Amino acid sequence: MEVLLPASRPLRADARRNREALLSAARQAFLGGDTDAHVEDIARSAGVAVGTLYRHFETREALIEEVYRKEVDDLCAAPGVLLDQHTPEEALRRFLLLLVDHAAVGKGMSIVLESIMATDSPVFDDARARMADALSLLLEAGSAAGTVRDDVTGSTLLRALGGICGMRATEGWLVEARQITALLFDGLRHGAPQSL
Amino acid sequence: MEVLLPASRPLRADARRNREALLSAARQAFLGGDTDAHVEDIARSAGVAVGTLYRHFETREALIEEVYRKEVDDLCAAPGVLLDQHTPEEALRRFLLLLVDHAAVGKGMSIVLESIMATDSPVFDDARARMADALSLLLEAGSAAGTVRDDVTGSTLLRALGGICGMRATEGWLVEARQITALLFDGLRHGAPQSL
DNA sequence: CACGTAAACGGAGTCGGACTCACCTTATGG
DNA sequence: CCATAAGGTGAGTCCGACTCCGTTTACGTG
Repeated sequence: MEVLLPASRPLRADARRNREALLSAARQAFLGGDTDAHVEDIARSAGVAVGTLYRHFETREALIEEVYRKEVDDLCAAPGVLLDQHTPEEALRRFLLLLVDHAAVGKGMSIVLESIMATDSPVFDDARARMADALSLLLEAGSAAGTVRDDVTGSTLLRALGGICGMRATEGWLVEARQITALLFDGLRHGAPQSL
Repeated sequence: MEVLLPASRPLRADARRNREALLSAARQAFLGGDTDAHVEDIARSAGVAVGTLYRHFETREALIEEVYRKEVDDLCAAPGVLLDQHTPEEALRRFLLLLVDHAAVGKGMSIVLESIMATDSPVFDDARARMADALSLLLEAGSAAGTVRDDVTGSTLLRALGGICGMRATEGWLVEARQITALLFDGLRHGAPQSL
């Protein structure tokens, strides 16, 4: 663990190129499902040596985190868009399903979403907070419109969604995932019998 | 990875004693939250050497699995008892909460429950299947009584519960966990608005 | 109660994989 | 075109899971 490149002063051309290459190689490996790809292999397939990898990323974990940040960004931008186009209730429903579809894209993606949602790993603190905010936005819009319960927080719902992403690779998992999502959605709607 | 002790012929007295000691030491470590306790340490605190540990357990993972099997057994026995004492709907509600409380007992326990519920690790295939069966029992009783949806399987619900156990150690997590559980329960009850 | 022997034990050693560091290479601004 | 700081390299370190074989011990038998 060594002093990293300072974020100040723009990167030298070759450094930026290598950084891209590393991220792209890692992306390919992780999204492809090889979640315990070796750093040596990632470095080699990016055409650099491990030392270079460690010049750009504190640890193997940090590299993984970086790879997935963009995916999470996309996801977090969705609620705003959905709320513009639909009722809060429908926006919520669509966002939950969007999450499921995202998890379907690649084994790696679902593992990460799971990590974000279902663990306390400090690596994902940031992503977790942003996802919780995204969900809060939807829940608040819904409860303001009176169609969604107002006693559930974004972070609560986030946790509840965690299990969904662990389902990858099970026979017919997409069907199950959508079902769980619907289950949660129904529990969230105003008018459900409340046991709380 | 070496040929293990054959299960035939009862263990020699000292071997059985050491096996118990190892399980007990591992239990203490894992349930106490140190989920990446080193095999060396576990062996030492059991008063044996690593070689002995590996004579009894194929891998570190196998040892962990063994430690938690008993916990899972207890949990899986609960639905039968609950169904004797309560309506199916109430039995289901209580079982879900029991799961939460179990996760509350120790950090290690919740990590394992999470592993069982939210991953595909073959290590937990058996435990996962038994948990799913336990949940199916409850769901079927409920749908037979007409108070619970009949379109949700035990394994679906199991997945949905996975996220709950990832919440350990968050401020006020028990409250959140109970809330998610209630959310799911409400979605499961017959009479909820169904979006499926 | 020896004593033979199969069972069990110990722990130094191997192996694999993440991470480091001392030295070499090269982009870049003056 | 040169100086120099930024960047790259990869053999080597470290650490932890797992193995191997020489030693010790439980226990059935004469």
